[in-house]
Amino acid sequence: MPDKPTPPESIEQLLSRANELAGLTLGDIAKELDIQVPKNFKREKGWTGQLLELKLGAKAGSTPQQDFPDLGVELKTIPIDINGMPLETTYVCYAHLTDVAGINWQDSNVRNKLNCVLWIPIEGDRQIPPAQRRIATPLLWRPNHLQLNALKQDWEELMDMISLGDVENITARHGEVMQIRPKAADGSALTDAFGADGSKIKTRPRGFYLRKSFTQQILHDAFND
DNA sequence: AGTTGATCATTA
DNA sequence: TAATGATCAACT
Repeated sequence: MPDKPTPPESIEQLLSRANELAGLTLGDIAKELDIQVPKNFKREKGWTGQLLELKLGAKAGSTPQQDFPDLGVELKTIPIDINGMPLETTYVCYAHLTDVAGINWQDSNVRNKLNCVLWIPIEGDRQIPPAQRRIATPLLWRPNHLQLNALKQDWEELMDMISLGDVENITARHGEVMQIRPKAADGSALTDAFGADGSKIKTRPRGFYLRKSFTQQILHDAFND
């Protein structure tokens, strides 16, 4: 039987475990845990993240909390190309569209999630079968003041639009480093939001995503200082 | 229905 | 070809 990973007791232990994964393939990890690797991610899009959560001992399940609440650390896998550039934007959290009055940046889900992130870059070119994709060197990141300010600005702009009833006018083009995009099982999912005249309307659920240029900067800073 | 894990695939 | 908008699965 495969090992049953326990939650890491410290950030050092978490980092140590993560660093041991560098160079391994997703197939290696899956084999250890006795898990089947999908041939592609057309269906199991979150498979990689869940595999690493299990391997590193993150709390299972999907709650709005950090992956390692005791350590205050969030785990994120990020697909990169051969040059180490992000291939996809990074989902941060769900965007609440009602009851937004009184929420400030410091107490926001975005600020909480991004306070401390363990990034695990993984080869993500679609031509590489999932089982053969290699894990690169993980990095622990805390946003610096510039990054924090950029995130805060975008968050405030987008939250303003939501509170002013402009949800329907938000597109992925808004936001310098962070955008809002649909986040649902399909187009039929609807949730409450405020309309332009202050009335309640139904709209597609949305989520916050980090732009590739932003995550690219994070990876670059970590390995080129 | 909401929120997590994300990547897919059509469009511009 | 890159980015936006859409979608898939598991779990609460």
